[in-house]
Formats: sequence, C-alpha cells, structure tokens
Amino acid sequence: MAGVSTATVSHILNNSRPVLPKTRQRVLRAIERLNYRPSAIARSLTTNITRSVAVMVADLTNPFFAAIVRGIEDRIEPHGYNLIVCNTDEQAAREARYLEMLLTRRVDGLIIAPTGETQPLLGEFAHHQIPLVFIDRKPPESYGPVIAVDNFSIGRKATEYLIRLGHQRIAILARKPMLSTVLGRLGGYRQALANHHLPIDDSLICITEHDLDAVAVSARRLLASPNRPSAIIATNQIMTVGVLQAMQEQKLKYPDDISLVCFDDNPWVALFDPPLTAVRQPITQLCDVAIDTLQQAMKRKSEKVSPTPDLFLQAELIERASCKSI
Amino acid sequence: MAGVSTATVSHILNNSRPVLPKTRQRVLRAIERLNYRPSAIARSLTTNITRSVAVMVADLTNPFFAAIVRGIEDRIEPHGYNLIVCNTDEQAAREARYLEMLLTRRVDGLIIAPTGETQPLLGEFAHHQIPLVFIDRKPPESYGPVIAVDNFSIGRKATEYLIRLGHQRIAILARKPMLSTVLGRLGGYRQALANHHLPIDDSLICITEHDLDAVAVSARRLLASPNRPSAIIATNQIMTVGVLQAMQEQKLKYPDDISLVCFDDNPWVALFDPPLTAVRQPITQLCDVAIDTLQQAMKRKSEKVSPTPDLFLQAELIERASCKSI
DNA sequence: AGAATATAGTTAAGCGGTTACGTAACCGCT
DNA sequence: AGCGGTTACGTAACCGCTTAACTATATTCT
Repeated sequence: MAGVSTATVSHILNNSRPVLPKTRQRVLRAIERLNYRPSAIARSLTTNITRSVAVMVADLTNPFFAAIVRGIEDRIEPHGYNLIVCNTDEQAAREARYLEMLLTRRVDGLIIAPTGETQPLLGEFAHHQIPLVFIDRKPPESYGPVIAVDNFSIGRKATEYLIRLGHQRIAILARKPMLSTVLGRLGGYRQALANHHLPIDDSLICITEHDLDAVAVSARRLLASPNRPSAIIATNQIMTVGVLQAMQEQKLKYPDDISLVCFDDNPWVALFDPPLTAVRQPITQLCDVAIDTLQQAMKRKSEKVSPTPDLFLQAELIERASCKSI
Repeated sequence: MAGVSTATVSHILNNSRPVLPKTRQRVLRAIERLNYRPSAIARSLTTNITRSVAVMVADLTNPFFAAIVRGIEDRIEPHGYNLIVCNTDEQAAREARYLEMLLTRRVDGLIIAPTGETQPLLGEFAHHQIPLVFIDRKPPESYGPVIAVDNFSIGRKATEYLIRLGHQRIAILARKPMLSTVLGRLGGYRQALANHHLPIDDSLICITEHDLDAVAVSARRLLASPNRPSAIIATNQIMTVGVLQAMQEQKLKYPDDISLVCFDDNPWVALFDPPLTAVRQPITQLCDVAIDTLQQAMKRKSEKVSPTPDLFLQAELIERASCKSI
C-alpha cells in the first residue's frame, strides 16, 4: 500500500536504518489506514527475544506474594515487558509443569519463589542462558542469585524483643514444609534463646500444615496446654490468622493472656484492638533488587557472567501493643 | 538424529497422524537425548494460537483482584494456557498500553476489569475475533459479555439490613471515579432508603479518592460531624480500613458508637473484636463463569457467534457483630 | 497378475517478521 | 566519460514449526 518492501517497513518500525521522511510518512499512513500491528510472535521467532518474563510464586492470594508480583509488574511494564504469573500452590509438580512451559515459551527471564523441592528443570534455564533469580526463598540447589529477607536476624530480633519483655516460654508457629524462610526464622529463634540461656522446649516449636484449619488446631492446642506459653510468634499471615481465631474461640485476649508477634505487616494488623506488633518485610526493595538483578542478567546474557551474589535484606519489627512486659 | 523428517516429529508431538511405534520410539529417544523442546513461538506463528490469555485488573494488591487472578489462573493452567497479568493501577493510559501490547502479542483471550474510561482499542479485540470478557466492572461501551456482581441488590440488601435494625442516618463511603460497581451499590442504597421513606441526605453519601489517606480524611469528617450517622457502609476494603483507622484515632467503637457494614469478607474481618458484618462477593463463581464464557468463545471463535449474555451474581451479607439494633 | 487401496513417511510452502547483502540512482571528482 | 562514495531501498534467506500434497511401499481385491 505504501509501495515499499517489508524491509523498509521493518526499518521504520525499529529505527534501524535511515529512511526518507516522505517514505516514512507514506508507510506510517498506510500502517494507520490498514490498522496494521506487527506480530510480536513473528518478531520473537527471528530475534529470539520475547519481551516477557515470568514470576512464579506459591499463592497470589497471600498478600506477601501479591505485593511481590505487583512490585515486579510495576517495574517491568514501563520497559515493554509483560509478565506471566505462575501460581504453584506449593506443589512441586505444578512448578515443574510451569518451568517446562516457560522454557517452551522462551521467556526472557524468571523470578521465582521456589517450592523447595529439587527441580532439575531449573538447570535448563542456566543452560539456555535464561536469567533466573530466586526471590524470598532459597532453592535446594543453587541455580542463580537469591534475593531474600534475612530471616535468621528477624527471627532472632523478634524473639529477643519478647525476651527483653521478660518472656521465658515463647512459642513459635511455623509452616510445613521447611522452607528456607522458616528455617531461618526458627534458627534465629533458637539462637536468641540460646544467647539468653533459655531452654529450647520442642513443644513450643509448633510446625503445622499450611492451611487455616490445621493451624487453628495447633494454635488451640498451644493455648489450651497446661503451661501455656506467655508469648507466640506467628511466622506468617496464615499462622497469625490461625492464632487469632483460636484466641477468639477461647476468649483469650492479647496482650494480657498472651503476647503476640506476627509476621507480615498488612494494613489491618495495625487496626486490631490493640494493634499488633508485626514484622514488616522489605517487599519493595526485594522487588527492586530482583528486577535489577534480572535486568542486568538479561543485558549481558551471553557475555562474561560474573555471577551475582545472593542478597539478604533486613526486615523490621514494628512494635505496637500486642506484647506485654512481664 | 532419528532419521526422520520434521513432519514426522511434528505429528508425533501432536498426535496428528499415526506413526509406527518403532519410529515413534526412535524420535522420542532423540528428543530425549537432544534435550529438544519445541518452540511455542514458532508453533504460534503457524497455528495462530498462542495458548495464552491475559487478565487485566486495577490492583493485584487488592485481595479481591488477587483472588480473581488466582481463580482464573487455577482454571486455566490445567488446559496448558498461561496467564499474562496486567495491572492498570486504575490508569486509562496504562490500560491502553496494555491493550496494545496484548494485541501485538496475539493473546487468545482477555478477561478485564476495565478502568471505566472508554477504550477504542477494545474494539480491536472484537474485530480480530479475540474473545473478551469483562469481569466485575461494566465498560462504558459494550464490547463483550460482562460477568459481575449484582451490586444494586447487595447495596440495597446491606442498607435494608441496617434499616431493619432501626438505623435512619446511614452513611455510605464509596470511591471515585464512579465505576459501575460503585454506581450499583449507591443505587441500591438509594432505593432501600426510598422504599422505606427515609430521606436521602447527600452529606451521608461520601465519595472519596481511592487512597487510604483520602478515605481516612473523609471518614474522620463523617465521624466528627455534629449529627454523626448511626451506621456506615464501607463499599470496599480501602474504605473499610479508612473507617477503622478513623475510628481508632477518635476512640470510637463499633457497634456501640456506630454500626459498620463492610464490603469484602477477607479472613481478618471475622477476627476483629467484635467481628465485622461483611458483604461476601462470589469470587469463585465469578471466575468460573468468566472462564467458561471465555473458553466457549475461544472454542467457537469464527463460528457463528451467539453473543453471550451478561450475568450478574448475587453477593451475600454475612451478619456478624458490628451492627447494633437501635 | 495388475489395479485399487492403505499405510508410513517426505517435501516444501507458508506463518510474519528481521537483516545481510545487493542494487539503483545520484553526486562530485579527475 | 569513468570512477568511487553515498544514500535509499529492495531481495531473499532464515527463524522453527504445521500441514497439504505427494511418494513409496505393502496389502487387498477382482
């Protein structure tokens, strides 16, 4: 329609070669009138870049992951990338299916909070030079940089906070299976107790399935036990909700009956009466760094790869009114 | 490596033609050893189907939308589709950029909660026969079926509930801009008042920007006014949080100082003390129907298109303890 | 036996772009 | 006139699949 070859059109669209202004005009007018829109598919086939990255998390419904995905989306959209989200629901099989899919889709990069099962397919990403960064959780085998929270430190900090308030019997509620996050937090907890020469009572380390009912059962048992702990650390939102539910049922109130530190500082935790002391994770920074790392990696691709180091960011303990000094 | 043509490989991979078992074995072994993985890109280029659908929402961080995206993902992954998520952040410009992108990407379908601005690009989807379904919100111009909540009914139901408890001065807090959801809820509110011959006091209809600070300001004003309403309906989670925050500051307690009905029955609203009466939206059904509709549309594509009708699902009022009978 | 039919696989075009290479037109210079 | 150098654009191969059309071989039928 503009009387030029496809090559010229291509060069106009990509600014890859000088073109006479009037030719350019003709082509642009034709594009307009034909309502032409180049096919990203065809382009990807020849250039080998898809301008799409994937993010894989366990559960979008978890505000923590929702924030992560949102954060990544925010930083990636301006660059013309789009985001494929994968929800593993904590199932290794689903994770594997997705990895396979992403490989055949030839995504340009992947940010993943792994389930924790070993996934040989992750090796394929490295093999095909597809940038890969782990977020929040460490994989069992290292296939790329991990950007996560320093869970050990924050676990210790939360525990020490309670110790300083005079607590001696501090329970900690954590999920199964043992993710790197959980291990870190538990490690910090143990360390804090050890540092203060407090005994580590296994009955206070409460590992439960990661669904609300199971958590509530565990929490009820903890609260109903003859020598109930004086404080509980709930290591994520489900744990927190489970504990609160159990407390509601048993008509127990914090901070008087028991002190409570919860993880994940969602807007509503400050609105509780009294407001909850909570651990705030640096989600924004997590995303920033993850994206930076990914983009660096996407830029240099085949160039010499100086492996990016892992990074652990500090979380913050927001002291409110759910813990009592005893 | 298997000594066959690419055609045979293709037919094996797609089961599109009988192949001798031993040939198949040879090919599969070769695939295995070469670590071969077909390129979805190339396949899409010829077949013209991408096996990817997009979902566009305002904010992933909003648990309502997070649940929608999750629900869609859940139902689509088993079919080998993957999900591109687009976060408009309520900005029409960003919505437009994304629509453009999705068109060039040749997605197979789109589920969208539109910002409410008119988007001529939506017409392109119809024009290219790309199935399009609207979820939760009605677009200004109709380009496809909308699957949403019957906001009018639930708005009326919530209001009537309060009226039955004896409330006369009922405030309603809603966001700007005027989405179809908001209009519906406000409409139901007005209708309920009219039905019961109660005056409609514009100072009780509180329209505010959709960010926490603005909401809190509005809520404070509402609560501090000389003749304070006896009940408030908060038409979404931000509104709810804003009201609760204002109440916390002013040391007001529901249900004694004021009754409260909130929208979106997130797990924590039942844990408040006392637990909040809330509107629960049928998110799961919304997703089910939206996906069904989309898949129907993707199946028949160019066939004769009997336009799917819009569908409005009923929400539910979960009565708990945040409203007092007066 | 020879034709008709099945069966198993190959050939090559085409999907819609990108890009290395080629070419035509023009300019200025000797 | 003939030559080299620019400038502006076209040609055609190629990316990795799918698939219609074709071929070659084996089987069945009259």
